[in-house]
Amino acid sequence: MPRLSEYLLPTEREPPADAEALSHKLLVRAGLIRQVGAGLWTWMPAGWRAHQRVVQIVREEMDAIGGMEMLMPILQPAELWKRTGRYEGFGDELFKLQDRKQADMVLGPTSEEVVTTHASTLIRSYRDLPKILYHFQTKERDEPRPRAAVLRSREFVMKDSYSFDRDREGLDASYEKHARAYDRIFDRCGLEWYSVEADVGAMGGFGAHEYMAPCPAGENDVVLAPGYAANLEVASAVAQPVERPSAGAAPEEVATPGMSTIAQVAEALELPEGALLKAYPVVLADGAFVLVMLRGDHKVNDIKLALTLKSQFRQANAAEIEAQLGPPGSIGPVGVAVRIVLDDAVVADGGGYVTGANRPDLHLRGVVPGRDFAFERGDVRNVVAGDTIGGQPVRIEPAIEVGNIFKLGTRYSDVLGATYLDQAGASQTIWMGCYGIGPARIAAAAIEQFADDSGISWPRAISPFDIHLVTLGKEGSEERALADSLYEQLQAAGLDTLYDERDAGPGEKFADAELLGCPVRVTIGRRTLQNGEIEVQVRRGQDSRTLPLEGAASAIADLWRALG
RNA sequence: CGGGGUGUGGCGCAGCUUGGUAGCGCGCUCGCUUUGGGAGCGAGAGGUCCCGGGUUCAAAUCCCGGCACCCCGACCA
Repeated sequence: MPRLSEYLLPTEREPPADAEALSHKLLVRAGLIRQVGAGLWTWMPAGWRAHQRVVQIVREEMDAIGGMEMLMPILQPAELWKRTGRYEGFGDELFKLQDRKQADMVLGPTSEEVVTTHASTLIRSYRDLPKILYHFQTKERDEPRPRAAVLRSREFVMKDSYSFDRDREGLDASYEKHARAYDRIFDRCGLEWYSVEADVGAMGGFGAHEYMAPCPAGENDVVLAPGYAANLEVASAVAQPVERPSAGAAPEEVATPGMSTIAQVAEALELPEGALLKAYPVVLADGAFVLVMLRGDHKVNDIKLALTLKSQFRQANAAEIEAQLGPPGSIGPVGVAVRIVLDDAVVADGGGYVTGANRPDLHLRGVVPGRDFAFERGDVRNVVAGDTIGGQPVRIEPAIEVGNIFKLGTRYSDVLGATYLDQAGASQTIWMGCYGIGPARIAAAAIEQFADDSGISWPRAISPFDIHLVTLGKEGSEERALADSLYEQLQAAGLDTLYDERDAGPGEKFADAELLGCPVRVTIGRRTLQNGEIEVQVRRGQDSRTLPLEGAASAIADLWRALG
């Protein structure tokens, strides 16, 4: 629709000096976003068109499962958050402020409190259930570290929906509806994606999935194996065994002067790091001390450890370690009277391990779990590449979380009094689910996944424009007149067309077109016009072909539709 | 919150070590030429050198204190 000479598309030849992520560089270079402050971005006209195309797809699919779009406020009374415990529980990410009467307010990072409050007064009977309510609303989160432009910002638009059901079975059904709607949304947006099992986290809950778009800038690590996909936070796999020296009759001391890291000890003893056991001392919520032991080449997974311990915990400090085990520096499990959790990847047979000796500059060699110390089992480590699932090696790749679905249960309805009367006239608690999608992340993920050296290559469905029409003719020339005419015809054919009729050279126009990344570029210039033809380039792959000028608009429309 | 880095016209940067009238490329304006891959020539406009204080005859430059932004990590419905 717009003529580029009249439009605001501030493209840049060079990316911002401090940009790291590809989508960050290209969003700025292509004139789609501009920065206002840390984690604060303005969507420029063309960028907002792409964003809103994603929004419209989400809207259509939410409506298709019976969702009802509404709008709840960003500014929310702190009172609601105090009632759910999240005024403190949400942490520093929650923007807090006061109104002119000094009443505490928050800027909503999400809307469970508000929507559940409505449900508590508006839903009274089992006849009122189920319901799915949603909105697109700006979310405010004071992120500790915003990064990569719109991938993690402090203010962003989110589609959040909430389901209300009579019981657990109803929730399961609403959850399934969302899962199917999400499948369609991400397919329609043209993303590469998959859904993974997710941590139910601090919110509690009865199940959760995350929708992941794999790309290098992704902040999540996803563990993949045939038939398996899970967030690293919750993934489990079988570790590869490591070669270990055989154990003697009892652990023997080895001098390790000045060595405090796994790497130092492993190198000095000429053993793989996996032949060592590292200690991770923690203190539980009730004050109990637990020593977690795992292979030296593995890392503790705090989420899985909390599940194993069935308690929140924190790392023990030096004083606590000293009180339980003696001087820190060489912590080990032998001869100490503390609860020990041993990671599943540590096997009892097949040789001895090296552990700390609880004395400075000393380790123990030939330590055998069970024989030399008592333990409980637990799967408390991060999966690593090379582990196997069902005999197949796993792959770990970064991905952007573009959506999630979450079975809340009754956590919010309980505290906010969202109940209904069942058929027997008895009061029941409403079962809830919540479901999020970030349109900006979808747009950024699409850029990450499909960009090439020339710039962005939008999936057809979410491109700012369908067609990028370039005329190389000056005002008054034949090619300019034909381009003007084709511009009208393309719009009449229902194609959103950006018309570059600027007084600029061909190189600049082509470079901008490829940077912006609309799926089809149409060029009208003297060279092909001599044969009565125009040039058409499909952005993805940059294949060019010519089409007869006669009937060009409908041929272009056919081509565009065929891109799928 | 720990570590590292950067603030100089719209964008990218030099100048700072060794204080002395603020520069380069791109972009922008005007004129002429040019028009299938970021064009040429000529003439211009545009800067509280992040902020505050200090030292000095003199500070973009040295000193002190702030602020902002970025990257890595921690953190993260």
